[in-house]
Parts: sequence; C-alpha cells; structure tokens
Amino acid sequence: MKDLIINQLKESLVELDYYDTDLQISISTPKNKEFGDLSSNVALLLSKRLNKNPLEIAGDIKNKLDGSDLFKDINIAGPGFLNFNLNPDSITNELKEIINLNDEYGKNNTLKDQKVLVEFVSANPTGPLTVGHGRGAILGDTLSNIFQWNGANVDREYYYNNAGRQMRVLGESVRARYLEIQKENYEFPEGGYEGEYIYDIANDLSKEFGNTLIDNDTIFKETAEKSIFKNITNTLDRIHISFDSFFNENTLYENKDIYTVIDQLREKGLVYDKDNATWFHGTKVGRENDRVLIKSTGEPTYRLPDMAYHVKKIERGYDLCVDIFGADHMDAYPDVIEVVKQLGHDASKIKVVIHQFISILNQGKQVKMSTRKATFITLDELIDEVGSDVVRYFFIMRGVNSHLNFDLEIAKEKSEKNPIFYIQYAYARIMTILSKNDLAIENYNLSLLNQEDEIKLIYKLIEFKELVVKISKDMEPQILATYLLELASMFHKYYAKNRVISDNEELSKSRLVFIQSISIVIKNGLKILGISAPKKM
RNA sequence: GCCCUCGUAGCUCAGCCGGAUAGAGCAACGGAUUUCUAAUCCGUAGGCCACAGGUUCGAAUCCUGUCGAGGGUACCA
Repeated sequence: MKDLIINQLKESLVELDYYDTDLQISISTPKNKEFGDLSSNVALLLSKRLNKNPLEIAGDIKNKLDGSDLFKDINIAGPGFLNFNLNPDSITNELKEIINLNDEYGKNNTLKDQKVLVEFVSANPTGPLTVGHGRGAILGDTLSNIFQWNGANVDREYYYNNAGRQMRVLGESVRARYLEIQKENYEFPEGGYEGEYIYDIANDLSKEFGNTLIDNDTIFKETAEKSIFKNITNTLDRIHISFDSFFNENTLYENKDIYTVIDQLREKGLVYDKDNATWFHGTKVGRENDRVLIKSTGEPTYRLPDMAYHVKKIERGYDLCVDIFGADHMDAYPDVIEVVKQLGHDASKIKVVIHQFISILNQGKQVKMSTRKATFITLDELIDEVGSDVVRYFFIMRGVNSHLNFDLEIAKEKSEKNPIFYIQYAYARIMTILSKNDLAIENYNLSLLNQEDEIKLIYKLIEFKELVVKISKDMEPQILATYLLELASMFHKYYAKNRVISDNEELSKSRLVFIQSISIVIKNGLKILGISAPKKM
C-alpha cells in the first residue's frame, strides 16, 4: 500500500524534476486523524535541497497526484506535509487477501533461497538454564521464525563446549558430592559448582552403582554433561524451542580448524609470538588491542575457536549467520569478524545481535546470578510459575538494548494481567463471535466498513506485512509485540462500541469478514512469537 | 582510565536512521455489564524525555560535554 503511494510520488517527482536518487521518501501513519490516513514529509525534505518554499513544492506534487484514483483527496497542512485520504475501495480489498491467504498472510519472499544460520543459547552444559539465558533463547527463536516468514531456509544452532576447565570442575564437583553421599572422605573443588542439581546427579549415580564408582575418573563428568544437557533441552522444549544442530567446539580442535586459522593468519603477518603465547595482531588491522589466541600453556583462548567456528559457518554455505549474544560478548565479536574478513571471507554475512542483561530483583534487591554459586533462578522455575506464553512474551516485548529490571514476585503477581492475555483475549473474543455466526460469508460488501475506527483498523492490518519485512532487516522483534498489543487494543475498543452481528445482514457480513481478518493477523503474529492463540479463555 | 549500552509518568517500559498535541501497562481515583466473553471499555490525575550546550524551519530522537546505572577491558568464557 505504502509502496504504491511511494511509486506514485516518485513518478510525479521525476516529472517535476524534483527527484533525487538518494532521496528517502517516507510515508507514515499520522497519530492525529485530522492529518489524513497517511502522510508524507517529502516536500519538507525537498525544500532544503531545492532551496524552495515547501508549501510550493507540496502544491506542485498535489497537482500531479490529484488525478489518481488511489486517493479520495490530498491536503497540504502545516509547514508542508502532504496528507492523503485514500479511496476506501483501495484499502478494503486487502481484507480479501488476508482471508484468502489466512495462515500464509504476512509471509513473503524477500529472503527466498537464502540459507540462514541462527546461533543462540550456546550455554555450556554446566548447569540448568537461568532466566538470564531466557532472553537470548526467545530472541533467537523468534528471529528464526521471522526469517522463515521472509522465505529463508533457517537452521537453528547451539554451540557448546564440553571440554575445558569448567567441565572438569563440574565433574569434580559431582564426584565430591558422590563421595559425600558414600560417606567417604572428599574435598570440594576450588570454585566448584554448588547447586542442588549436583547432588541430584550424584544421588542417581549412588542409587544405580552404589559405592563402585569411587575410583572411576570419567563417569562423573560424562553423566553430569548428559544429565544437564537433557535438562537444558527439556527446558527449551517447554518454551517450544528446538535446534537443528548442536555444534561441539571440540570438533574445531579435532579437525585442526583452529590451527588452520593460526597458519593463515600467520601467513598474512597477523599473528606473532610474545611471552610464549601466540597473539593476534589486531592493532595492525584497526582493532584496539592485540589479543592472545594461544596461551603460554598451549591452550587456546575462547577467541580462537570462535574465529574458526565463524569461518566454518561461512564455508558451510550460509548466506546469513546471525549470532545472539549477551552484552558480555560485546568486546569479543569484532575481533572474530575482523579475522573472518582478513581470511578472505565475506564478513558482512555475519550479523551479531547483542542484548543487554536482565537484572533480577528479589524484594527490591539485585541478585547476582552465578551458575557456579547456584545463586540463580532457573528458566524452569519461571515457566512453572507463569507458563510458556508469558515467558515468551515477556522476553520479547522489550528492545534488545533495554536493561530490563525483572522482579520475579511482581512477574508472578502480574501474570493475570499480563499484556499477552490482552492480545489472546482479543483473539478469543473474535473466535467466539465467528463460532456463533451462521451467515455464509459470501457476497459481502466491504464498502460498508466506512467508520473511522474501521478504516484505522484496516490500516493497522495492512501494516503487518511491512512489519514482517522490517523486523527481519532491523532484527528487532519487540516491534511485533508492541504492534499486536496496539492491534488488540484497537479491536477491544471497537468491540465495546460496535456490534458485529446485528439485524443488518449486509453490515453483519462485512463486519464478520473484517473481524476474521483481524483474527488472522493476530494469530499469525502470535505464531511468529511462538505464542498460542486460544479460541476460548 | 578507555570502549559499548542505557537514563522518558510513582513503578516497568514503548517511541529514537529528526516531523504535527511524547504513549502503553501497572499502581491511584471516578464511571460503564437486560448485549457477540468485564481477562473489556470510558474518564480523571500524573512529564523540564537525567543535566548543560550545539546542529536547523523543526530535537525525546543527531553531535559534544557532565552526572548516574549495567556490561567489557589485552593469557577465564
């Protein structure tokens, strides 16, 4: 719809010789209905370039467009805004498309044939997922959905490391608890994992094997890993997240991929040795600091496998690789991207979405989350408390850059009044009306939908398609959450004022088509967010 | 110290690649139900958009500085 107008605007600008290729023509929906259905500020933008009165420019454009049957009328207002009122027929036709496409409405082909890899969660299996992981998990899954709605072929990947020091300490922690249960002498490891779940794992081993494991070196780590991973995937399952692949950092060692990266960097003179360690010469390519890639102990830092992993992603043939990181990775990824670029790959294929952390408040005090110290609230506990829909909505409703404060007590209290219920309720209300209707929805006359609130709602519905494209470009899914809330609100207001089914059969039919369209958009929007659309509440 | 993100109503936050009168939910107060679901709607109250400069027709939005919060910071991930 907006595209149509922009095209017409462009044409007239070209005819008037006002057009400039780098001119961004934007059409917006004004908040105030006095300013028409849609409005544009092109004349204001042009006045600076052309050094000409914006009112005069607007007048010229208006004259050009006046003949078009897209518009009912065009007004010039304020300092030079062009305000358009559209011809009703040109907008109500959209409803037919919504009804026809139904579940498919909103899908598009902007990413058709694109292979997209979304990497998220990627928590090492040292403990259960916490509410801190929730944000990245929901964000990654929702973005994946969005890419799919834009026609992409999406793989969801979980990157993890089951080797390394952390996992060793984990194994030692389980062993210590096992020995404790067996009434043997034990020493709890320095910086060990203190959570209850360690006891659970040790207990299970005790029950199954008695005291026969006292001298076993490997079983504790292996069992812990398996058990924790099962716990993690169960949790993810509960919020309807599943992965296409799990990528183990280990394979980058086994296949020597990390050493290939070192060799290639060395060839380019981007690696040097100092203090017995191997360094990435970041400052040579514009990075702020040089960084250690291989420690003096011979062990790589996390940065090196990260680099190898990203090279690998591109070699696997993905057109777009999206990483979902918490703010703590802020500093690391530019090095990774730089190296990918230096090794001759197209680093623009890698997009990194950084989300800020959530501060957990307990009785007004901030809780520091630590897996090791077990001072965390698990994602499972939150799901138990409020359910999957609320969890998913809560984590996606705010911008990725907002530093959320999250008070668990308030979240529980508010769960009854959570905005997600408001949206779902709008859907349920519509479904009730539709189920009570026995009119055949055919031969309807959409021009009867001519009230102010109906027109505005139709505009809102039309926005949905554009939104799906926009979110995949900006990677900011919170605008969909906001959109659905606004749409639901508009519907609730409409519902309070108007009856859908009335004595007027003609009007009833057109309104049934109307609200069915609304329900489809809500349903599809919720589907993208991974949230259910119940028919009754 | 330096780098990144943020600061909007009592609280939690939208809005931010400049646009017309700054929004929502919660909390407070007052109203609406013979009606397709009141998990709803209508109204009242609540603001120096942290602060100070700058850019211009126009700034919550862009730039600079100050203050405050969170994160990172050269062999932990």
